[in-house]
Amino acid sequence: MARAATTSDAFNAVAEPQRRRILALLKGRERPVNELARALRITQPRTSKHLRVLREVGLVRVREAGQQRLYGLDARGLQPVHEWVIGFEQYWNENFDRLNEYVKKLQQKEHADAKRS
Amino acid sequence: MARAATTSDAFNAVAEPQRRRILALLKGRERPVNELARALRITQPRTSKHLRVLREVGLVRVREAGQQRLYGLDARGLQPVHEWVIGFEQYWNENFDRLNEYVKKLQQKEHADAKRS
DNA sequence: TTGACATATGCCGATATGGACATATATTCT
DNA sequence: AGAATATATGTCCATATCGGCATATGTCAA
Repeated sequence: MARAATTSDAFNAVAEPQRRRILALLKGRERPVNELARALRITQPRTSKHLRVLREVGLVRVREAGQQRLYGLDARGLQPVHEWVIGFEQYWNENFDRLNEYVKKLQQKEHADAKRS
Repeated sequence: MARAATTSDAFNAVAEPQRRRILALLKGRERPVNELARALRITQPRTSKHLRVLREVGLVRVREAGQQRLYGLDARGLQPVHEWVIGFEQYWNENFDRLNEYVKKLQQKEHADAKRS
C-alpha cells in the first residue's frame, strides 16, 4: 500500500494551508480564479489545482460568468469536521480540567475520611 | 519544492482517519499502544508511528507505566481547528440560507414597490 | 542471565502531492 | 478570423508519507 489520498474528504482538503486561505477568501462573496491567485500570491495553475480539490470534495462551487469562473463557498462540507472536533470540546475545556481535579480531590478526601472513622 | 509536511500541525495530524480513530479511543481514558493497535486492527509499528505524529503536534502525551506506555489525550491542540471551522458556521447554517433568501426577496419587493410609486 | 512481552525505529517500496512551466480550451473584443 | 484574456490540464521533479517487516531498546519475571 501507499500513502492515502488527501483529496478525498474535507479533512484532507482543509489540511492544506493555501486551501484554507482560499476558503476564507470566499466567505461572503464569489471570486474569479485570478483574483484568488493574486490575493494568495501563488500562480494561477496552482490556484486552479487547489480549487479543483476543493471542488471535488464539495467545498466550493463554480459558476460560469463569461470569460471567468466565479468560485463560491459551500461550507456545508465543513460540518463533519465541526461535528468531529466538537466531540472533543469537553476535553480541552479548562473548566472541565478544573472539575476533574475537584472531583479527584473530593474522592481523596472521602477516602481519608473513611480511613479515619 | 515538494509536498508539504503533514506532520506539522493539528490540521494535518487529524486529516488521517486512523489518527482520528486513535484520538477517539483516547477519550476519557489512557491506553497502551497494543490495546490501540488491536482496537484499530492495525500493526503495532503503524500504531506507534501514528502516535508519534500525534505526540509531535501535541495531541497526545505519554506516560511510562512499567513495560507499557500509556497514551492519553491532550485535546487542547484541537482548539485551533475548532476555531477555524467555527468561522464558517454561519455559511453552512440552513437558517442563514433562509435569512439570506428572505432578505433578497425583501429587496426585490422594495425594488418593485419603488418602481410602482 | 535468559526469556517473554511492549514499544519505537530504520529501511524499502509504492504512490500521492505541491509546485513550476508550457500549453490546450474557451470566451470576448476588434 | 485573429488577438487578448481567463482557466484548466498535462508533464516533470522532489519529497513526504503510509504500510510492511525486521530489529533495536527497555522492562519485568523466573
